[in-house]
Amino acid sequence: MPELPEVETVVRDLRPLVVGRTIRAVRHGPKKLRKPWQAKWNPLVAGTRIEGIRRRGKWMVVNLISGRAVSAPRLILHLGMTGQFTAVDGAHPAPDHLHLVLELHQGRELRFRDPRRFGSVTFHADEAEVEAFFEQNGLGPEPFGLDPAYFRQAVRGTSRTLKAVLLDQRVVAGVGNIYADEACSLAGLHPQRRGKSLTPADADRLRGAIETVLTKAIEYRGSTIRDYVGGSGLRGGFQNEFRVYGRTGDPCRACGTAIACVRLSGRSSHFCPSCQPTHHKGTKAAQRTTKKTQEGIR
DNA sequence: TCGGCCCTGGGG
DNA sequence: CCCCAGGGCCGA
Repeated sequence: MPELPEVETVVRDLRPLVVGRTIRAVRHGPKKLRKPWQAKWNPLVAGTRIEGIRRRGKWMVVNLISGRAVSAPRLILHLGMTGQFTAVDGAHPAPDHLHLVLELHQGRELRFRDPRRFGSVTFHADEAEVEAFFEQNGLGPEPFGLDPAYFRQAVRGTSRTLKAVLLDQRVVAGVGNIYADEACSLAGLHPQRRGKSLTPADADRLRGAIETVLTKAIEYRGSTIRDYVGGSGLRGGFQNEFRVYGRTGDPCRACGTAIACVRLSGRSSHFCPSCQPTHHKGTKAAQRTTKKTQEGIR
């Protein structure tokens, strides 16, 4: 569920609410998350102060500082499909599927809940371990300010579909199913196009589209399809701005053609059949191919 | 490089 | 009842 804009929104919401606060106690639920929280971490986290919180791809990192031990441990979180990380008044009744509670000041709590349990919260001794974690993960660069040459090579150097490339966190970190479709739509490229079929200009346009759609989605505080809420419990608003995602059968906002949906990389992939043709028509070679195909059909 | 799987809940 | 869902990982 939560992709880069949603995770960024959570981080921005939580920052003023929790940075500088001391974690008085830690409680955890009985159910195992994808990477299980370990009880031995409780005493390592209790008593520390939250020094900062940041996003990396779809991951969050919480910087802790432990006064007398002079250590700077970290929490790495992932929201999976249905994860929520919120700062609330502890007087609020505990919801279902609550997995970790960090007790702060004056009854305030940082809560991690996740019905489907695809998410995780893990403890790491220091910043070096965080870097090693992302390194081992093969996590790719952030999508903002991407090197154009890098992106052209990453896309045009593969026979995979654009959908598969955009979902690959090693290529670009943070894009998921919604924003992959939206970026392809904005760039006028069919998600089933093979990376190697793109011209350098196509790749540049796609790179720009990724930045544009993610930036706009952050401004709207992310997209709420179902479970997602920001760090203060508010829903997102970008779902009302979707060009193609979840709009199967609805008219394309640009040309009126019905939005279509196919399965790519195991995910529903939405596109406008008219604005996002399967193969390019720009080059002479492509025009010849198109003509031949049409003659063949006749 | 793909499909299956990990989970729970909601909708048709 | 079935199918679907914003993610990632693992093995054929």
